[in-house]
Amino acid sequence: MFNELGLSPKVVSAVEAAGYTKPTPIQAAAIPHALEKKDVLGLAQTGTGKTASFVLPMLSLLEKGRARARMPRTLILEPTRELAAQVEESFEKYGVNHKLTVALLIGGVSFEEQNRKIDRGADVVIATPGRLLDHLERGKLLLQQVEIFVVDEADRMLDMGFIPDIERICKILPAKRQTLFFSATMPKEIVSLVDRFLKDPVRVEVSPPSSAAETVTQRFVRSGSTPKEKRDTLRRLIRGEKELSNGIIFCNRKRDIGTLFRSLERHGFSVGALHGDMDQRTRMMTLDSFKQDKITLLVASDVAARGLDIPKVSHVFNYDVPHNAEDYVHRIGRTGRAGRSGAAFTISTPEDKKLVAAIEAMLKREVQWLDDDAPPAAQKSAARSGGEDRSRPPRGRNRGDRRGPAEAETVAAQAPAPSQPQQAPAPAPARSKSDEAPRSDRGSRRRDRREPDEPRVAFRDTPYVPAFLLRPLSPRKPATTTTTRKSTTEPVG
DNA sequence: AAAAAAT
Repeated sequence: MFNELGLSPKVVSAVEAAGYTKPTPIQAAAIPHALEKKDVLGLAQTGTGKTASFVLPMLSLLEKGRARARMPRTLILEPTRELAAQVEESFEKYGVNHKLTVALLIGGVSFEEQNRKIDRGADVVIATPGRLLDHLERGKLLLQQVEIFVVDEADRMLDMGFIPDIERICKILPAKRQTLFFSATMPKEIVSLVDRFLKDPVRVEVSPPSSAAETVTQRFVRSGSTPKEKRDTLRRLIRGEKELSNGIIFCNRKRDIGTLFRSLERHGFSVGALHGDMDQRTRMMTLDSFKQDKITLLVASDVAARGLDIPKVSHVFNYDVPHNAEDYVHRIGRTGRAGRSGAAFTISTPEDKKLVAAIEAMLKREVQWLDDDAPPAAQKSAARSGGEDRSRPPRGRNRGDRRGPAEAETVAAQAPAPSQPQQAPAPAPARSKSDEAPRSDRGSRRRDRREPDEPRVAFRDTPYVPAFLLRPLSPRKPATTTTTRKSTTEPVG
């Protein structure tokens, strides 16, 4: 029980109010040590309750003392803006009984609000490295009063090249501090960081990273190489999955995301798009819609591969085989969370042979191909439709059978528009330049469009799309040709 | 063959 971990009554009551009774293994293991002000090295992935394992003890410890202007008492580093925002939400949820100032310092949004919070005296600063350093360089933020320093998703920070930034930040922080350090894996660069910046850490390990995959049914799916063939394969897979409640579709390239997003939208799917070149507000809105089940599918880059805490993803579709075998594990780790079963499909073209081999090498076993084994629903439908799905009824009509019984009541409870209960609207498509369809695809788009009777219009005017989302963000720019903004410092050769 | 993060 949470009240046995040594957390303060305020924290315990907030946790209970949030509906939690039993700590997860990482929480049970890490919280008592964190409360004793020990350094903690936590080996765990998201979905294990990792965030609460540092947020709850931090709230307890912060009850003593007060923040001074520009001198935060705690600092949390996150690799992506979404993760940082998620941690802020966690402080809001568990900190309802506290009067704490929490500042979220991430890029892509204005400095004003951030500066105000810092000046007021932030108890908690949650930041991505770039924006944090920006504040530091402007002299707006002083770190000498930091009592607790949290590094989350350290291995991902490594992948993203943030290690030098973390080292810089560590050197500014007071030596007398508590460090809570989380990483799903321990490559040697991370071990070195831990050795240098943690003091006698208590090592808390929940589950080896590979075990995340065990509740997930993984299938590889052969497909032709052209985008059209891949999109056909994907639609067939999605339509064949009767138990699909929601799913993430991963693309390797940002520029493919917009194309695929629009294609799915045209085919009547409830879909959103998420990648790092989209403006921050749209990113947040889209993620929110997905979490709240307002959209069923999310076409995303690897920005969504790790860490995002979306508790209920039933399916992962890899539209592309990921470049790194490790990314594969992270992507499929978005489903099958918290003991739930999940399904992951990876669309693979003949050109992807080497990447598949790399994944097999890492998994230490062969992957299973959809057409080689006992048929999940998708295979049957693939066989039936002979690779073309034109004859199928338009989606959005056959709703009743799409979800398993477990989800049925949730759906009913939140269905706002009787005519289209599950077909919630997609948020406004991202308007960033990378979302423009490549010219080569324009032709095939037109052909896709030929599907005769799509229900799209029906959910265009459903009531719960905030009106501002449908307005353009800024005056229309002339057709973007981005090749002109090349830097003058480009080296020769 | 990529993505992410400061402007």
